[in-house]
Amino acid sequence: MTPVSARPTLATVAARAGVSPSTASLAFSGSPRVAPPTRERVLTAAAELGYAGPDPIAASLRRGRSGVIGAFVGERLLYAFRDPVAIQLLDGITEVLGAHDVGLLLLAGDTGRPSVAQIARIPLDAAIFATCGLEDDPALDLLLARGVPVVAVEGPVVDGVVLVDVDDRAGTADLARHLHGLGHRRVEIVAMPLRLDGRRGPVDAARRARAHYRDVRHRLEGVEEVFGPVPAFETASNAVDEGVHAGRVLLDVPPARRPTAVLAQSDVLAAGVLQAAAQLGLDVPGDVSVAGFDGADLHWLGATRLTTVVQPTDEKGRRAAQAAMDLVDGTRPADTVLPVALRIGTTTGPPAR
Amino acid sequence: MTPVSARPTLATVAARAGVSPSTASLAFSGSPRVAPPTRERVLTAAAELGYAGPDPIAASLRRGRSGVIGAFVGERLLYAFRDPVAIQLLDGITEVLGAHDVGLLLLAGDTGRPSVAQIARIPLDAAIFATCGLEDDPALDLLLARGVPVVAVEGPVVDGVVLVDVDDRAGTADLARHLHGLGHRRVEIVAMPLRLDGRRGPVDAARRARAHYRDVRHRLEGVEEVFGPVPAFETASNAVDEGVHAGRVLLDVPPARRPTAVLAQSDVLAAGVLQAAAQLGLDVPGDVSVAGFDGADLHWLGATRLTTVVQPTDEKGRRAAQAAMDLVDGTRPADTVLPVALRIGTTTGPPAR
DNA sequence: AGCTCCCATCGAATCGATTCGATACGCGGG
DNA sequence: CCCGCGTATCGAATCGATTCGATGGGAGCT
Repeated sequence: MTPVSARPTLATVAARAGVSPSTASLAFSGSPRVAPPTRERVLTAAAELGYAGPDPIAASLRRGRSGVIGAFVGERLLYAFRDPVAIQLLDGITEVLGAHDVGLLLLAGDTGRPSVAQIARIPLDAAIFATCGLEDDPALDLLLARGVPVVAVEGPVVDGVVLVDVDDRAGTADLARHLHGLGHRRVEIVAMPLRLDGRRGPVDAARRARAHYRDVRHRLEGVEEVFGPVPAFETASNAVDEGVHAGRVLLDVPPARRPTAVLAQSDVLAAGVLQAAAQLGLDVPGDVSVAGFDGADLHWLGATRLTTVVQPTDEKGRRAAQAAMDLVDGTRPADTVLPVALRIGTTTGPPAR
Repeated sequence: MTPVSARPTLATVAARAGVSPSTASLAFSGSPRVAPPTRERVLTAAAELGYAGPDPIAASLRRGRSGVIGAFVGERLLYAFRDPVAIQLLDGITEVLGAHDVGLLLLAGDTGRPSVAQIARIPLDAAIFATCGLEDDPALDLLLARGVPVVAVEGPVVDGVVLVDVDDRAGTADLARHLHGLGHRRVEIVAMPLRLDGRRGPVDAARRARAHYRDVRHRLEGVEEVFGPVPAFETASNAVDEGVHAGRVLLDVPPARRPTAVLAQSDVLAAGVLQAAAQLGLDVPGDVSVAGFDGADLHWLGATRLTTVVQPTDEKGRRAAQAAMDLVDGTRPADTVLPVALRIGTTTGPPAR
């Protein structure tokens, strides 16, 4: 009669243990309101029936939360995770979420399929925009319409979204001052993508006006705070080979037109520029100084210590996750701006001549 | 009277549109059984009320599935994602899941906190063991007890778990034959961790008997198929610096005792061995041949073309995801073994003398 | 011995949507 | 003119657990 395949429910277990479903529920949740012998009886009955605990879906419905928090990363995973900063950020996020037994769901901006359909179908308690700050993202609209709390790391800046930010502008300005102090006057920037349309090349005013990403904008502004207008070369993605490409474009020119310092907007791009310099037989920092941003752990740089602006990436992740947890709990944390610190390495020095 | 904050439900919308909740549900699911004008009326009412669509949690309960599939990666994210193969695998997985509007939840074997508590709380339709094949993982037991379908990539091999495998052994044997054919007789192996206990050093029989990972075992066996017993040096994690360390241990010895070829069990480790060789002033493949496994995209290798065994990592991910989807749909796909291909690069050649 | 208080357990409502079988209505054919 | 059939909509059961307020019984105190 009773089909073997039918998975037992809490009610089944309760019946076998001779208690009401409510008591069985209390027993499983470890409430002190249930007497130890009773709990024992329930647990035994469960074991006998092969019941592994309350169904998470049903519990989610009743509790009103699913225990899942979504993290949006731009592009597809394959590219997003080439970026060590993205990984470290996610690591910081999981650290906090894991401590709350909350899971992290990855939402990749898979160009092919908008993740909007996923959001409509997947139960999310909150969402973190980890590496993609688009104010006009349709996914963002949907989340807000649904009343799903949203945390944004470095943007988008929208009403009702908690912002976890880093002082990109001040950090880059510090770095720029360092280079200015060394005597550099002809510097150029290797910029991360202003939008994800695969474009690369010099950044003009029109392009800049259509920039998507706050951090990129702020890192441009920080340099200009010190040097005034500075030529910037945009890369198609934040990857080493893009840095190499940009580096060759900027450095493979007659020495008179060559910048004495290149500020890359990320350590990954800086690593590429270093490679380009090496390929062109240029000495760093003798012929050209190179600086990055992030303070990432680039094991493949070897002994070279890159001059960079260190941002607390893992702390950023932890803050974002904590903010998300707070929002789920109904409190609204304040926006945060984390400080950064200039770290001078061996890749910057006084300009030649 | 009506609190503004109360989010409208399907019933509210239905009432406003003058239809029953069932019809409203049909309208949202896009069923052809509802007349277009009616659907229109429902959608309008929803828009007016700020209703963004059916609650995913409630829908999950009724449907019996949550639209979330969990992927287990060993260690914590920060280390797991240093491995380009893991990332590519995950990318393949998301490609398929995304096409089905299913989300990928990351479960990291955060040593501190077992993910068991997460599994108990998070609604999962299926789970994929992506990079950690432990037969005795308590998480695995819990999933099976819950009746959650499980797919294992390269293990664990357990009843009721669908296996997506790669022919590690045959691939490594091919590679070994290549080296044997070149004349190598004194080869050594740089092995990936046999278990995740941070140990590194020579592998002895006792250690080997306690090996956790099938792929590691198979890659050892493939070499032995050709060369017989071969010394192996175990690394603490699959990372470049571990490869460097192992490389120095194996290569920084008197030439007479130095292996003429080093087989690393992954491209990442091989990259480390190449670095070690360079540091020691050894020519590759003049003084020592180096080979890897994976066919990974290691941008930081530069022009060096590593001899390796190419495995279809993205296809492995897609297969695993497809298997998971099939299981969710109630069909049980067969186990798979994917083929690999030897790719000869510039890092192997005949031994000196 | 009687009264009170407290602790363990229970009942019942609720979370919000989905889905199947039933119903009502309108139209065409005999 | 009536019957039958098809289509659009509706009712009600169901998914499985949680939780709050209520109840009953036993222990402690006077």
